[in-house]
Formats: sequence, structure tokens, C-alpha cells
Amino acid sequence: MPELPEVETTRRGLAPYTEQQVVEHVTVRQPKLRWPIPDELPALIEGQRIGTLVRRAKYLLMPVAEGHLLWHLGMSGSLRLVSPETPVRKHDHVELLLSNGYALRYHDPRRFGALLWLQGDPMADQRIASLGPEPLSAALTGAYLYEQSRGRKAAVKNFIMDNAVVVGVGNIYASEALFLAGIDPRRAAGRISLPRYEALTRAIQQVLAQAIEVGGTTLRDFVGSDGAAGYFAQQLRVYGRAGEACRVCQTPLKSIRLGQRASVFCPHCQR
DNA sequence: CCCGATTCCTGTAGGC
DNA sequence: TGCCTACAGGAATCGG
Repeated sequence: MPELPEVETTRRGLAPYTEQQVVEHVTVRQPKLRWPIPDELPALIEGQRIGTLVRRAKYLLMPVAEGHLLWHLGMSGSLRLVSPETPVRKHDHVELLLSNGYALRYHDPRRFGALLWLQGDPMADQRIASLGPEPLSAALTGAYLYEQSRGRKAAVKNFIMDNAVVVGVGNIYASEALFLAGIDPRRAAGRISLPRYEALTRAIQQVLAQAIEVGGTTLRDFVGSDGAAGYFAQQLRVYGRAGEACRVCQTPLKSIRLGQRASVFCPHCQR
């Protein structure tokens, strides 16, 4: 389940091997991803040079010629660099043959990911333009979240997972950050104080920065690596631990559903 | 505008 | 051992 740290780790791993390379050939084996891969995409990028990779939210932007490839890893997608002779696996949907001899392969069993073409300025695309601030930028502050949340009745967990509010906070990191900040995930977003949003901001930044660090050490080598998810290595405090003891107070962690997804929290530490 | 429900997909885990 | 079902979830879209 690639969240922001995994996408950032992917960007860092791929950049040295893809930037300034020419896309010699494109193979699309399965165009039916979250959105269909445009038929004209191979013709648009073959023979073109790849520029500097940029991550925005959980999107990976790859500038090529007069536009950008927009990758999204969904929840089971991965990008890896292999020798073109490496046998193609089930669910290897797209392959870019690069001028340095590497093949960039997109693998995605659940096909929740996407590969789109953005002509011209990527910021003109609605799905990019409508995104909230990056969580690790100075734009995310307690005051910002406090202001954005006034009058909103949705649960705070759903609020911080809203990409129009702040990007890159998926179920895992939302759960972990709310635990660190001591906030009950069910609380109405509009009824949480400024100091608590300041604590929540610090918690979001802490869990994401830590995960990038871990990913950076375990996923550094994308060449020939299988891209095993690095964040599993980190100590999760609540996510996936329903019924187990809270690491702080030993109270059994509770699991509820918020916005159609599992939310685990400590009923004693989070209020 | 806001918010909750639904949808896409397949591998895995748990029950029997 | 094998069949069946529930669950995992990012983000667009729709309905109230």
C-alpha cells in the first residue's frame, strides 16, 4: 500500500536511472488500470527524453517532451528497474525501455493505480490543481488545519485524509498520527482546538518523515529490488493492531469503521 | 459546499 | 484440501 513515503522513496530510487534517459520503446500489456492508459501514450513519449522526477501528493510526475507522465501506484502498484531480459511477471502492465538499457516496469495486481498523460502544464490538470498542501512543507500548520476545519462536522480522521485539505495522509498514517496526538479519530473536525491541531500537525510530520527515512534505507536500491514495502518495518502503534494492547497504557485497542474503512485507536489515550 | 456511500480490482486470510 | 466470503484501500463520482 504505497502511501506518500513509498512514492517519495520510489522517486528517489528511480531518479538516478531515469532522468535524462530517452524512452526507446513503450509496451502496454494491460491498459485497464484505475483509468485507462491513453492509446496514444506510447507514440507521445517514444524517442523523448525524461526530465526531473517530481512527486506531488502520491502522484509521480515524469516530464517527457511537451507534457508529463502521471503515475499513481494505487494500493498495490510498484515501479522497478530491471534488465529487459528479466521474465515478465503476472501483473507487469507497462514497460518503458530506456536508452541506458534498463527497463522500467509497472507492476500492479489490484490495478488501482494509473498512468496518464498530461499535456502542457501539469498544474492545469484539475486533479493536481485541487490538491491541498504537502504535509512536510511549511504550508501545513496547526493554524491552517484549524481554519480549514471550522464548521466541519466530519470525523477528524476523514478530514485529514481529504486530499483537498492535506495530501499524502492515508489510512495508516492518519491512524498513527491521531494516536501520537492523543485525538479520538471520531471527533468532529470543527470542534478540535488550535493547540490540538498543532500537536496533530507535528504528529503527521513525524510519522511521515520517519517512514521516508525507513523507506530510504530499505528501498534505496530499486535496481533489481522487488520493491518490498519499507513501512512495514516501522513500529506501527495502532494500525493493524485491533484488540492488541496499547503500547502506552495496555488498554486493548478498539477498531471501528469511519468512512468505510477500519480505524484502530486507543480508547484511553485518544480523547 | 459538505459528507457519506459506492465503485474499481485481486491476493490473502479465515471459517467450515 | 478446497471452497467460499470478507477484507484491504485511494480517490473519483454520485446522491442527499
